[in-house]
Amino acid sequence: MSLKHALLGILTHGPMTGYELKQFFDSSVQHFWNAELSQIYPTLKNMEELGYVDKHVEVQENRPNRKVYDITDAGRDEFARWAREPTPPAGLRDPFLIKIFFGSELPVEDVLILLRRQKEEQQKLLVFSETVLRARIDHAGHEHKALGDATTFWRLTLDMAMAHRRAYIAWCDEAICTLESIDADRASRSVGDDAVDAV
Amino acid sequence: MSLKHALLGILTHGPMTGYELKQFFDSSVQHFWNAELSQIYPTLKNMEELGYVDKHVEVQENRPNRKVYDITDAGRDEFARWAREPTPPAGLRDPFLIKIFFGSELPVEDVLILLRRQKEEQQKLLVFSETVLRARIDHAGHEHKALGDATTFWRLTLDMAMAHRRAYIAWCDEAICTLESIDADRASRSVGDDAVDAV
DNA sequence: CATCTCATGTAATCAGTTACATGATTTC
DNA sequence: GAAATCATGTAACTGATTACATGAGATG
Repeated sequence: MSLKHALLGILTHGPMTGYELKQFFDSSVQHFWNAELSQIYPTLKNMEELGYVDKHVEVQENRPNRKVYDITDAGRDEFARWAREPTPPAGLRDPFLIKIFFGSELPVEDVLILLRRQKEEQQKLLVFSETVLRARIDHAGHEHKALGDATTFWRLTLDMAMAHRRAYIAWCDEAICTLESIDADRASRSVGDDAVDAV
Repeated sequence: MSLKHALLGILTHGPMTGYELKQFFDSSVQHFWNAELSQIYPTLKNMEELGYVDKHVEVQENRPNRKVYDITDAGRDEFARWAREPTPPAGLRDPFLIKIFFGSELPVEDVLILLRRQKEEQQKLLVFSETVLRARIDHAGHEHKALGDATTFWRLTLDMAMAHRRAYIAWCDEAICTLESIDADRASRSVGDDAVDAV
């Protein structure tokens, strides 16, 4: 489970509650990972049982007590062990490619619609990365000078996310081109009807 | 569940058993999807209940009977509906990027090791795609001329997989460069000791 | 004699999403 | 008055992996 290790990684920056961890997720690793509170809470409980974190409760009125988690030495060890461990490349697992794979079952025009829409969505994500996410990292770098050297790595992960989106967009363009020329071929052939029986 | 629709897609080429579907997976969409038999069998059962496939049993001796599945009109409709439906871009969900994100918690040299290994793995996958998978598609195109137009789409998905691997490798190179220069900075600074307190 | 292919599955577990439940405080 | 923020969780379900179970026949 990578979530456990991602949480340990965040907790090396300082103690946090589950709620705050979720906020950190949403504002920093959003472009390549995500976790819901309903997954974070039980995971923290499990990590406590494993001795990776300590919990101390801040009593509050009118709302649930804050449970602040702090990483232990065992947690630090486990994080370091995991981080150094080789990582098999992640698979693509992209449902969109399944659709394209079976593209011959659909009218070419429908596949083109899929590709054009996908390209747009990817472009939106790219723009978001290039503006909002990039700004967020720059901002964090200025705010907390202590993190100055961490932001180098944050920037690297953002670069990968952007490279992926750019590659996807370029591929969509190529695919659209390929299919448009096939479509044009068909159209011209049916205009020339069965007069020309081209190769 | 995309598996259901992937299976429907394959079954448009003709009736098959669960075992054969698994083989098709392993030899064709392997680079962006995967499924175990233990997931395929229950899924086929479910698809039969939904009326997307028909089953007919070929009795065999000395081994389990073959259960051959054939797509129904309802199955074809469902596949077409799903295929035309918009597809939100798949997330990256890459555990390797979590490690890089927390790179400041490790010695730079260790992060470099991670990156170099990841690059190698990605290169292996790229070479495999460029040779074995590409050849497999070419071969299928020559064998069954009827599939000739399907292979265009198979090639497109392979192009995306290769584009992804290439982008990953290029990013690894950049990241290695960035970190090596940081490392060099540190080394030269500690050689010059506290004599120079560079910016 | 070992391993691979054919051919089916079940059970347990892990990882992740969605829905449900509570409820005060602050902001628009 | 509605919605967002703070703060916790549980339960149900979906999707996917790993382990277990069976067993003949072919290939090396």
